[in-house]
Amino acid sequence: METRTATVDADGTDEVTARLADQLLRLSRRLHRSQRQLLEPLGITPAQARLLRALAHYEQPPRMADLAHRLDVVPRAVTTLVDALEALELVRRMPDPDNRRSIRIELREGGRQALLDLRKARRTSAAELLAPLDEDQRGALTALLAVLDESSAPEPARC
Amino acid sequence: METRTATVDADGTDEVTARLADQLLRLSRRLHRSQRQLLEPLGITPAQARLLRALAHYEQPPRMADLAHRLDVVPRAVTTLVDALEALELVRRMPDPDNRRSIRIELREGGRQALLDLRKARRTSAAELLAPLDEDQRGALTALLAVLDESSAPEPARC
DNA sequence: TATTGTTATACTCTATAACTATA
DNA sequence: TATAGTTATAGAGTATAACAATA
Repeated sequence: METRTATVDADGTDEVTARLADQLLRLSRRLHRSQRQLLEPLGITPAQARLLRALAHYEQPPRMADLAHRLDVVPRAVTTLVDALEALELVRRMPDPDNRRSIRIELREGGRQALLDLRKARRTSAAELLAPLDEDQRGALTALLAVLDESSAPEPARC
Repeated sequence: METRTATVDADGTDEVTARLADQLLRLSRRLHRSQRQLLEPLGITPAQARLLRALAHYEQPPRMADLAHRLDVVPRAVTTLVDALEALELVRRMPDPDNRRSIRIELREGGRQALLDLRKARRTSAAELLAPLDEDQRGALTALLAVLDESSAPEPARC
C-alpha cells in the first residue's frame, strides 16, 4: 500500500494515468473496428461518418475550417473526407456568399438518410462495447469523459 | 441468448452510449497525437511503444502470436512492429527451441532503456490529458474502463 | 500580410489473402 | 490438416509543406 497524498509528482499515481492511457487506447481501437465493420455496408468510413454527424450539429452549413476545428484535425484531412462524401452525394460544397475564399458544406437529402442508418449502426457498436456497464455506470463514465472533453472543447457543440 | 433487462433497447439510453462512443474516440485521438509527439524524439511510434510495453509484461519472451493476441491485432501487424523495433536494436527475434515454427521476441538492453524513457513520455502525455480530473475521478474512470477492458481481455495480463 | 482551402506527398496503423515452413 | 509467421497488397487516417485565390 503506497501511502501517498501527492497527485502527479510521485510514480505511484502516475501509474494510474499511464494505465488510463492504455485503457482508452484499447477501447478506442475496439470501438473503431466495430464501427468500421458496421459502417461498411453503408459504404462510409468512420471518419466520414463522424464528419456527417458533425455536420448535423450546425444550423448553418459550416466552412471547411469550422469542420476541421470541430473534428480536431488539420484542414487537409477534411478535404479528403468531404471529397468522399460529395462523391456519394451525401454532402455538397457550396460557395460562401460572404467570403469567396470559403466553402460551405451542406448536408444533402441522401446525407440525412445516411445519418439515420448511421446512428443505428453507431448505437449498435457502442451498445456492444458498453454492454458490461449498467445505466448508472454509463452515466458516470459520460460525466467523467465530458470533463476531459470540455477541457479541450473548441466549441460548446449544441446538439 | 438474449436475456436483456431493458438497457439497450430504448432510444434514450442509446443516446448515452452513442455519445460515449464519440467521447472515447475524441479522447483517444488527442491521446494518440500527444503520444506521437512525445515519442518522436525517441524515434519510436505509439504502436511500437505499445508492443515494447507489452513485451515487458512477459516472464518468458513471447511468440509473435502471443503479442498479436495481447495487442489485439492480427499477427501481420506485429511483424511490421517487430521489424522496426529490431532495426532499432530494441528487441531481438529468437528461435523457439521447442517449436521451430515459432519465434520468441526478446527485449534487448536498449529496449529496456527505451522503456524507461517511454514511460516518462507516456506519463507526461497521460497526465496532460487527465489533468482536469482529480485523483478520485481518475480512480473512478480507471475502474469503469477496467470493466470494459475485462469484458474483452484476451489474457489476465500478469504485470 | 493573413486566411481559406487545395495539391502533392508521406507515413502509421491495420486488414485480408496467399504463401512457406513446420507440426 | 492445422499452426506460425511471412510476403504482398490495400486502404483509412492523418500530417507537413508549398501553393493559389482571396481578403
